[in-house]
Amino acid sequence: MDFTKEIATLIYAAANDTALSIESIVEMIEIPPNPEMGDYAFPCFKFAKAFRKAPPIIAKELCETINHGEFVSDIVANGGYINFFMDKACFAREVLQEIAQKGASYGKSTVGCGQNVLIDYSSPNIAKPFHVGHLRSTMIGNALYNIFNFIGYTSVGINHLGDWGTQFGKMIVAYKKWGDKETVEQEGVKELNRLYVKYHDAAKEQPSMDDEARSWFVKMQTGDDEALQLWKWFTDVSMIEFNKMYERLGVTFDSFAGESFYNDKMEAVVAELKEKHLLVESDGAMIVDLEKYNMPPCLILRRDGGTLYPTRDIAAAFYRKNTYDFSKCLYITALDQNLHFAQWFKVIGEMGYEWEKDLVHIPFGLVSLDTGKLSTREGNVVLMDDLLNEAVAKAANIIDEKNPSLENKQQVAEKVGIGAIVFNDLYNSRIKDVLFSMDKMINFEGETGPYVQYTHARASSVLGKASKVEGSTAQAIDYQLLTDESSVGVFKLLAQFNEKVVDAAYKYEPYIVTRYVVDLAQAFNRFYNENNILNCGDENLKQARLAVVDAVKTVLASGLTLLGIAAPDKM
RNA sequence: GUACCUGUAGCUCAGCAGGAUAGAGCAACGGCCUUCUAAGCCGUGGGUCGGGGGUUCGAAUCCCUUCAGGUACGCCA
Repeated sequence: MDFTKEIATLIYAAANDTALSIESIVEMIEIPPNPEMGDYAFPCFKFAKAFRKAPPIIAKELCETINHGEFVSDIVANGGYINFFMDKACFAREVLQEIAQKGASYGKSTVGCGQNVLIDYSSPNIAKPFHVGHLRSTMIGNALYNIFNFIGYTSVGINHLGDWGTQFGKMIVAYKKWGDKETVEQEGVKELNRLYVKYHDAAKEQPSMDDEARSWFVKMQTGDDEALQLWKWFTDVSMIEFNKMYERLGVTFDSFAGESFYNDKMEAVVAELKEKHLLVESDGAMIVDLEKYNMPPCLILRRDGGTLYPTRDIAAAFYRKNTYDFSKCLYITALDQNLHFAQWFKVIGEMGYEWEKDLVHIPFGLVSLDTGKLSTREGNVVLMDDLLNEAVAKAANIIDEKNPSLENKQQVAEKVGIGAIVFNDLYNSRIKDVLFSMDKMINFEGETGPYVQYTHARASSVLGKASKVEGSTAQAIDYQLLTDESSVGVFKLLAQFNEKVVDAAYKYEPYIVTRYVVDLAQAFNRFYNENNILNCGDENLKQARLAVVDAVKTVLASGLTLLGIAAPDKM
């Protein structure tokens, strides 16, 4: 039930104004800052000019002509606003019945039906460790993937792996000089990264190594067996570890087509650019001029003819458009790549493709450590494994202290510890810079992942105890018993779920779901503290309140799932 | 130099396709467990929304300007 639309329809019928539509009224409807003022409000200020009347007079006159309909108990003019009071029992019934009936599907919609949304996220570099710098792209992308699916789109998750380039030439040189098979197999990425760092130190003294590295990369490009075998092996070793991390984080992809995949697809892009007379020579390199957009030129080919980052992204965009016919293609990367995306998006436009408008860069703020910028090469990183392990260890300690008899302690600690980190990552607008803080990330109190999980576990616990005692007695619920302020507060939030998810998708902002889930948890905890459920002494009241608990549990679980966070029943 | 991002309570941030007294968490202080998980709940204090102009019946929200912090600007990705 969409109450906003219900009210808009009532207003529309009363207003009798051809300039208005139900949709435009829906957009004008607000929720008053204070529930005592009403449940929904319609501001009349905008009509002052057209009607040549003061807003309070318009509100008063219109107010008297609006039909109450099925769900509205009272309509009051207040200043320039018309305030609507819902019939609380009806409201409770509509919300609870819909959630009980739809379960985990509650809040879903079909607004994106038949449309593919591609999401390019995570995209780590092979042979480099997975560290906190990769967390944001991975989790924002994952959450958007879930959110778009939830409102009817078909999400396609793409991990555009950094699996090609001169750095592999360097890796081969380093491996042949200092590496051995056993250590790499045992230590994995850690050893590969050690070799890579060692290479850079050595190359400072001995620049001839760079020539060697370049020639190995040329061998890779020309299909040399030894070079390709080593490259493939480095990739496999890295992927084993990345996949473990993705499994731990609960993140999946539909495609791992990375840089190497587009190797043979760039030539066609260069040819098309030439054919369309967009390619211009400049200082020996080939560029697309973007002067008219007030942007620096986009580099397509190096002086030596080699391709560049934009060349590959353009080739990938064509491949994706042809393969998936996306209605949107999202790139989840840090804000510092803003110009890069703006430039090559324009190149697509210059080539005459209208789907330039469907390419969207979704930037997020920079992550830094208190010791400065993140840098794998300089060793200024916090590894994801270390971060997750620390969070899980803390969760395990708290469980030992608060709930020592809990079964499956370790599994629950894993869910709670990782949940805390993911939640923290999705708590603010993407664009905010982040100064990494271990203490903050593994905080379990206040507006945190564990807080919401805990609320969910509480709800589960009450439901479990209720069904143990008497099983499900499917009796009719008396919704008149659920008209107290804390219950209504819960229903209002439950009714907003779909709207919030759509807003999150529209703005590409998972935090809207994160904050929603916190608000719902807060409203429920208030309800829980004010109303005794199992021992309230009245069977009808108990059944009614259990229905609230059940609905909240369902929606909290849905919300957490959208964010990529587990919702344990006990903790 | 040019462009982009950010600036709201001591800290971290919501609120910004304009609307009713600017909200939350943390931190501080004070209450609440013989009853459903206290990872919780309730309460108190704390803000010239970076500064200055403008548009408007109305501006944290839109426009201009200015200051501060961050980032990017050709052969890495």
